[in-house]
Amino acid sequence: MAQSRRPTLADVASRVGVSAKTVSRVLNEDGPVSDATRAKVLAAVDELGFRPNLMARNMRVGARDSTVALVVPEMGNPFFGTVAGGVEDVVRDRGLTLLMGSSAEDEQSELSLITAFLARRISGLLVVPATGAHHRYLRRERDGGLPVVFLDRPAAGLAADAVVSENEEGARAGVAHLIAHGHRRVAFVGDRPATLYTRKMRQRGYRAALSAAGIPYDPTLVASAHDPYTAGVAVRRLLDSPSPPTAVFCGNNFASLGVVPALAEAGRRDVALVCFDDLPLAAVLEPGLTVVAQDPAAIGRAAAERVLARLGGDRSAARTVMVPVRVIERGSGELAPPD
Amino acid sequence: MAQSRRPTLADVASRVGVSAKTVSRVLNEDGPVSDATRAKVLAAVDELGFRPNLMARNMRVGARDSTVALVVPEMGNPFFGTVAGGVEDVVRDRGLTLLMGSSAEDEQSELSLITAFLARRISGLLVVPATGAHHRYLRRERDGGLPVVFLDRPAAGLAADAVVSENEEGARAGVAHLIAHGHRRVAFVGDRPATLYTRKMRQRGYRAALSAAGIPYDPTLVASAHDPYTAGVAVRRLLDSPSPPTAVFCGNNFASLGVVPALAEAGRRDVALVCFDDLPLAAVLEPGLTVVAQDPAAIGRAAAERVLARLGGDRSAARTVMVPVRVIERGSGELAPPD
DNA sequence: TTGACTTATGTCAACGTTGACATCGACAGG
DNA sequence: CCTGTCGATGTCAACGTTGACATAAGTCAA
Repeated sequence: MAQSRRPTLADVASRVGVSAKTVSRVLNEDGPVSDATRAKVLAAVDELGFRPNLMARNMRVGARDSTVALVVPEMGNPFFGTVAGGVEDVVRDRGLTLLMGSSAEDEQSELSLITAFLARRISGLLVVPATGAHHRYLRRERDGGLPVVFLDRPAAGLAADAVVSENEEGARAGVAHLIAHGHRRVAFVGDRPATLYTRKMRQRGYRAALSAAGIPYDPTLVASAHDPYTAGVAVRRLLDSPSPPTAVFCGNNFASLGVVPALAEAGRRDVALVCFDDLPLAAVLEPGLTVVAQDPAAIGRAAAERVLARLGGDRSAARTVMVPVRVIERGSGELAPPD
Repeated sequence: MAQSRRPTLADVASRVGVSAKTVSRVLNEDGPVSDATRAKVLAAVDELGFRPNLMARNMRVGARDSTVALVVPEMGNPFFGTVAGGVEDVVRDRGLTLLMGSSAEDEQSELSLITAFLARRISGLLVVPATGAHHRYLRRERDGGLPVVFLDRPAAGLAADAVVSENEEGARAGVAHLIAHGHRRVAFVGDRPATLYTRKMRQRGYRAALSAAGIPYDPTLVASAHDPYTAGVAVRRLLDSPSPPTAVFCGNNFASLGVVPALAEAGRRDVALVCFDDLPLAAVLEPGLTVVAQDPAAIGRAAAERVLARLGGDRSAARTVMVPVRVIERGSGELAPPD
C-alpha cells in the first residue's frame, strides 16, 4: 500500500553496486558490459519491477516520442475504427505506437486534443477534421517537420497531405448506375450539414451523373440527414411528394440505416436504392443492397504511409491521395422503374 | 526547411527579456505577473509558436501523464470502437486523454503495447485481454497504485477490476426464449477458440437453459467460428445433419454475419435464430433478427469509472462489474418449430 | 617492456520544466 | 522612519535518462 515511488535507473544501479550508466547500457544494449554485470543488472531490474521512463529518455535524447496520433470525429463509427486499424497496421511495423482520440465533431475538442498531442511531442499527426474546424495553427508544426496528414476530408486553411475517397466519382458512378437502369427521377439523401466535404463532393457527383444523362437537377429531390431517424423521415416525405422519385441515392451510412428501414416499412421494395458505404448484412436484405463501397482500411494505410514518407524526409509539395471506391451490385440498384 | 529546434521556455524568455520561470508563471497562471509582462510573454509565445513540453513538465513534477490507455484486440471491430467511445466520454470530463492501441489478439503485441504505455507513465490502464494472454506482470503496477481495469474479459493471473457483459445470463435468456417457443433442438455457434472467456460463459448459459428445460446437452449441436465464412459453413453442416436443429443460437457478431446469410441462401427462413450482439440493419431483415444486445458504450463507461474511482483513492478489493444485456424480439427468435 | 588498443566501467552535464527560496522595491501602519 | 507585507521577478536544483569524455585494467604486437 506504500504507493512507493517507481524505481529508477539509479535504484537498480545502487542495488547492484554499479553506476546508473551501466544499467542504461545493459537495457539499451549499448556499449560493452560484462556478462556477470549484465546478469546481475537484469535480475535487479526484475526484482524491482523497473520500467524505463520514456519521457525522461525522449527528453534527454531530444527525440520526438515514437507515437503517431489520430484524431477522429467519433470513436463509435465503425468507418473510423476501420481507418484506425489501417493506420495501425502500417505504423506498428515501424515500431510506432498509435494514439487515438475523438473530437466528437467539435472544433474546440479537436483543438484541445491536438494541443495535448503536440505537447507530447508526437512524431506524426493524422486528423479527420471536425466540421467547421480550420487548421491554420498547424502551419508551424508542419513547417517544423512534423508530418501532418488529413483523412476523409481535406484540411481547411492549410496546405497539407490528405487522403480521401473518390467521393465525387463514386457518387457519379452510383447515380449513373441507377440512370442506366432506366431511372429519371433519382433522389439524393446527403449528409448534414450540407457544407460537409464528403457531402458536397458526393452531391457534385450526383449532379454530374444527371447532367451527363441530360436530366435536369431538381432540388426538391435532395434531402439531408446525419442520423437514421431524420433520414427515414426525409425519404418518406420524398416518396409522398406529388412526383416521387423512382430511385434513391443515399449519401452516407447513417442515412442508409434510416432509408433502408423506411423503404421496407413503407412496403416500397420497388424503389431502387444505391448507398454510399457498405454495411454488414447488406447482402442479406431483400433485395440485396447495392452500394458504392469505400475502403476505410486503405485510407488509413495510405495516410500512415504519407506520414512515414514525410518522416523519411520527403519534402515534396502536399498532395491529395484519392482512394478508389467500387460499386457492388446486389439487387436494389438494378431494379427498373415502374413503366 | 530549417527543421529548427522547437522553441523552449528559455527561448521565449530571452526574447522578452525575462526569466524562464516568469514565462512558466504566465502559462500556468501561477504566481503574480504584471499585466505588461504577461502581454509581452503571450505575444512572444505566439510569435515563436511555443508549445509546452509535457514530457519535461511531467518529469519535473513527478506526475504521471494525464493519459488513460486502452488496449483492444481489434480496432476495426465496431464493438470495441463503441467501448472506446464510452471510455472517452468519461475520461474526457476529467481532463484525461485517451490513448488506444490494438493487440491484434496477439499476446506478444499486447505485451509490447502495454509496455510502451507503461513507459509513458500513463495514469490508468484499460485492457481487453488478447486470447491466451496473462497479466501477472501487471501486479507491481497495480500495487504501485496504477488503476488497471479489464474489459469484456477478465484478467488471467491477476486480481483486478473487470467490467463484463452478463454473458452467461444473456445466453441463457436467449436460449430459454427459443425453448419457450417450442424448440428442443437448439444449435450453438460459438466463438473460437472455445477457451475464450465470452465463448465459455455463453456456452454455459446455453447449457443452463437446456438443463432448466430438461433437454439433454448434445455436443453435435455445437460449433465454433470466429469469422463469417466458417460460421456459414458450420451452420450449413448442422442443418444437413441427420437430426438437424430447429433453432440456432449464435454466440457472437462475426458468427452472426455468417449464419444469417447462410440461412437465407439455404432458403431456411423457418429456422429460428437468436444472436448475441446487435447488428445494424438487424431490424430490416425478413424476419427481423432477434438478438441479445450488449451495451458496449456502457461497458466502456463503467470501466472508465472504475479507473477514476481508483485514481480517486479507492483501495477496496478488486471487483467485477456485470453490465446487463437485453433480449430484443424482432421475429427470428419467435418462429415456432415445424410440427 | 612499452605503447597502442580494447574492454568494462564511472563521472558529469544537459534535455525543458517547475518547486523552493531569495531578492528587491513599493507601500501601509505604527 | 522603521518594520512588515505584498507584488513581481530571479536563481538554482532536481526530475530520470543518456551522450561525451575520462579512467582503469587487461591484451598484444613490436
